[in-house]
Amino acid sequence: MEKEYNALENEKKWIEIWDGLDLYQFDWESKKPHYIIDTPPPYPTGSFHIGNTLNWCYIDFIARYKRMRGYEVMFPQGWDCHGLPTEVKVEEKHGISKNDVPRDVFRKLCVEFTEENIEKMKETMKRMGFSVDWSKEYITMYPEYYSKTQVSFVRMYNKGLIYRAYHPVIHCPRCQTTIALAEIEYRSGKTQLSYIKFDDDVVIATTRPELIPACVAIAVHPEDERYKDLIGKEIRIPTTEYRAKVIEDEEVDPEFGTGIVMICTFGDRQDVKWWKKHNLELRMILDQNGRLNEKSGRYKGLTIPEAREKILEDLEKEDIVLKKEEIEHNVGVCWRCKTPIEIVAEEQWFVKVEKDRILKEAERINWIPEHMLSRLKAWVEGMEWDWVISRQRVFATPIPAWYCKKCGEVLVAKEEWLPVDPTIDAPKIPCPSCGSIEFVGEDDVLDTWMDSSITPLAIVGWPDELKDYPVSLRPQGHDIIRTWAFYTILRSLSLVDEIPWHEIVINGMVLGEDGRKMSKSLGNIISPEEVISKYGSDALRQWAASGSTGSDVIFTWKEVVAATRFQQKFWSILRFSTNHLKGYKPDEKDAEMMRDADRWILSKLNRVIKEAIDSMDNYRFDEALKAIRSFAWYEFADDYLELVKNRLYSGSEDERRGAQFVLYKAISAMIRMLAPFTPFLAEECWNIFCKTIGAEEESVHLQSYPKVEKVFINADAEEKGELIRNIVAEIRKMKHDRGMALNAPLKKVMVYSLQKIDTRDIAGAVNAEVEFLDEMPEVKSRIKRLKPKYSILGPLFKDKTKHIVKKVEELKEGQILELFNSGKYILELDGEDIELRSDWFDVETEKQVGGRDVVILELKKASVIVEI
RNA sequence: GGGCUCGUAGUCUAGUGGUUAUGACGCCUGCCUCACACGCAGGAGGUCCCCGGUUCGAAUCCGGGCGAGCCCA
Repeated sequence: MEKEYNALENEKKWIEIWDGLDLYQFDWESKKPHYIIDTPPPYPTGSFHIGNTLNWCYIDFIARYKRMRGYEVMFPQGWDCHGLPTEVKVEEKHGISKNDVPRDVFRKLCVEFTEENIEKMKETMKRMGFSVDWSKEYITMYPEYYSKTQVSFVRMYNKGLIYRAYHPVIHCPRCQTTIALAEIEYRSGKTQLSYIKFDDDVVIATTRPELIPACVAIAVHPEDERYKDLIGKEIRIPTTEYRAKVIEDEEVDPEFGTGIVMICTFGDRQDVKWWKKHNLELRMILDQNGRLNEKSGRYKGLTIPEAREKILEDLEKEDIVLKKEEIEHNVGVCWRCKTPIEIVAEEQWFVKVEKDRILKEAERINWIPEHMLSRLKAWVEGMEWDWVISRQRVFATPIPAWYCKKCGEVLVAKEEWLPVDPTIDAPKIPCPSCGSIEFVGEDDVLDTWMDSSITPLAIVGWPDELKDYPVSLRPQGHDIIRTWAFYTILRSLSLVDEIPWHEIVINGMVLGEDGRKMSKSLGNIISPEEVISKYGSDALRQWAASGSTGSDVIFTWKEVVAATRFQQKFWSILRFSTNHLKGYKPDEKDAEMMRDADRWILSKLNRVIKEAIDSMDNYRFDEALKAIRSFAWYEFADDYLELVKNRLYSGSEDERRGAQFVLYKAISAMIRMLAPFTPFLAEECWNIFCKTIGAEEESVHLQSYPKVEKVFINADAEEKGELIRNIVAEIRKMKHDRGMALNAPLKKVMVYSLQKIDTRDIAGAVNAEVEFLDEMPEVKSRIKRLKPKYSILGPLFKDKTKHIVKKVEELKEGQILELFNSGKYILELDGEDIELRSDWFDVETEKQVGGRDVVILELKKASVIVEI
C-alpha cells in the first residue's frame, strides 16, 4: 500500500470501473422490501450547485445505507425542464424574442439548450459518486413525461378540481405573463408618497398616483373621528369623470398618510381583498402589455412610469398635489426580471386548493425535522386564493383544451388523445354543445409545478399503474416546502386520494463561509467542482454530513480539509492493519484468543455499530459519521492499536490471533459503515482488505451493513479496557511531564486494582515489566472522599439530598469502610434512619508509599506504582 | 408586520432535567515512538445571550427581553 492516500486518483479510477457495473439498478420484481425515493428533479441551469450537492449527499447517504440494510432502493433522477429562465436564456443565446419564431421552433431550441445543460449537471453528479439508477431518469419536457402532466390536468378537470375563472392574478408587465404568488420577491426601497386632494374634505396619500383612474372606492377607518361624516359620500375622482363612494373598513391604517385610502383595481393585494369584500366595481386600466387603456381616458397608451409622471403633472396643474415625501416601501417584484408586479383580472385556469384536506393529510406524513410541518401549515392557512396554473409562455406543457369558435364552449381533451398540443392539433370530436368543428386551441401553457408535482406518481408507473404508493421518502430543501412539497401533496390527494410519501426529510440551505446566503453579489459562492478538483468528492460528502438535518450548513474549507485528514488517517489504519493481517484466515474460534484489550475494543465497536444504525435510521448523518470517525481515530487507532502493537509485532502465535481477529472484525465493519459517506475511499479499502484476507473482491456497495453482535458487547470487558487504557495514558502523561521519551523503558510498573486486569498489553505499550498486585503491601491507602452520584440520590431523596450529602461528608473512615464492606450503612438524619448503599457513591482514594523510590499514579480505579 | 429556527471557548458546533458541558479548527508545549508529521503526547481557553420563574437540581422546561438567520406579508 502507498503511504499516502491519493483521493483524486482513486476517485477517478472507481468512477470508471463503476460506470460499467450498473450497481444500483432497481428491480420491481425483487423480493426485498422496496425503498423508493422521490428525488428532486432540479432545474437544468447547467450547473449543479452546492445546495443541490447537500441535498443529493443526503439522498445518497440514505440510498446507500438502505441498500446495505437489505432494501431494494429506487434512486431515480428527474429534470424539471420547463419554465421562463430557459426561455430567457435561449432568447439571449440566439438573439431572438420567442415571438420572432414559430412556437415549435422556439420550443425545439429550448429542448436542445436544456439537453446540453442536463449533460453538464450529470457530469458533476457522477463525479460526486451519487448512486443514481440512471435507467429511471425522467425528463419533464419529453412527451413521455408531459403526457402524464396532461392526464393529471384532464382527470382533475373532470373531477371539478380545475376550473377557469375571471380572477385577479399577479402579472409581470415585462415578462407579460401571469406569475404565482410564490414567484413574487420583495424588494425594499424608497418611493414617493404623494398627498392628493380629491375634494376639500378628502385628501389621500398614495404611492401609485397613476392608478387614480382605477379608483373605485375611498376608505377610512370606522373609528376615525376625523372622517365620520365622510362615510357614504360620493367623491369625484381627479382626472376622470368617475365618482367613488367613501366606505369604512377596519383594515385602513389611520396612521398612514392622511388616514384616507383610495381603493384601486388593483394597486396591491389589499385592494383585491377590499374589492371582494365590498363588492366593488372592476375597472382595469392596465392592459397585459403594461400600458394604460381607454378606461384611463387621456392616459391611454402610456406605460406605468410615463402615466405616473403625466398624471402628477396634470394634478400639479390643478394645484391639488399638497405634499410629496419619501418613504420606505416594500414592493413586490417578478422573481425573474425584478420588474414590479401588477395585479390584473383575467381569465385563468385554476386548481382548487382544498385547504382543510391538505392540512389534515399532511399530518400523516412523517416530517423530519418535525417543525417543518408548521411551515407548510402556515403557508396553507394563509393562502388567499386558488393556484393559478396557466402561464402565457411557450416552453411548458400545453394545456390540453380548445374553445369553440362558434359558441365559446370549452373542450378539454380526452385522455386517449394525449399528448396533445392544441396550438397544432385539433380535437377529435365536434363541439359537444353546438356541433361546430372550428376551434381555437388554448395557447396558454401550464405552470412548471404542474409537471414537478406529480413526480412520486410518475416514478411508480402512474397513470397506467400504481405499483407502490405512497413512496418511501421525499428529500428536499426547506425553501420549497410551500411550493414543491405543498403542490405534490395537493396533487397526490386530488389524483389518487393518498398522501405521496411516508416520510419527508428536509435539508437546510448552504451558507457561504461568512455565514451568509451564497450570492453573486456577496462573492461567496463555492462550486462543488472547485472543491472536488482540490480535495475530491469524498471530502465534500463528509462536509455535507457535518450539519444537522434541517439546519442550514455553512460551507467551510477547513471542514473539507479535516475530512481529507480523516481519509489519510483511515488509510494509515488500514495500512497498519493489513500488514498484520497478511495470511490471516478469519475464524470465529479466534474469539477465544482475545485478551482484555481485544474484548474491550470489540465491545466498543459493536456499540458504535448500534449508534450508527440508530443515527442513520433517524437521518442524523452528522451523528453517525462523527461516531464512526471518532471511534476509528481515537479509540481504535490511538488507543487500541497502540496497545496491541507489541503483541502483533513480537507476540506469540496465540497472542497475535486474538488481535488479528479484532483487526479483521473492526476493519471490515468500519469500511462498510463509511461506505455511504465516502464511497470511493471505502471501495478502495474494501478491495485491499479483501485481497489481504483472500476473500472474493466484490464492491463494498453490495455488502450488507455491519450487524450488532450482542455477544461481544460486554460491560465488564469495557471497564477493564478503559482501565488498561487509562493506566497507559497516565504513565505516558507521567513520562511527558518528566520530559521522558514516550517509549523510554521503565524499571518496573506495578498495578493495584480491585479490577483484575490483563497486563500484557500495558507492558508492551509503556515498555516495562508490569506486575499486577492483589494487595498493596507497602502502600498505605485511605479513602479520600466519597463522591455522591446525584443521578441516583436526587430522584430518591429530592430536597433531602443536600442534607444527606452533607452528612456523608462528615463520615469517619471507619464508617465509610463499613459502608463498603457491607454494602450499606445506616445514616441518621433528623431522627430518621436512612440506609445508604455503597453503589450510590464513587470512592476516591489516596495512597502513600514509604521506602522505595517510586511514583504513584492515582487513578479512579487503580493505583499504579512506577519504578523509573 | 407575521411564522419558524437559533443564541454554548477566538471560530464553527454537540448536548433537550442529574458528577468536572461535546467535538472540530485555531492557539501553546514537547516529540520525526518501526500505520499516519495530513501524525503522536500533553496544555490553555466557557457568565452555556440577559432577566425572572418552575425544580432538591436548569445549557436543557416556562415567561419576558435583546440579538441573528430563514421563509413569508
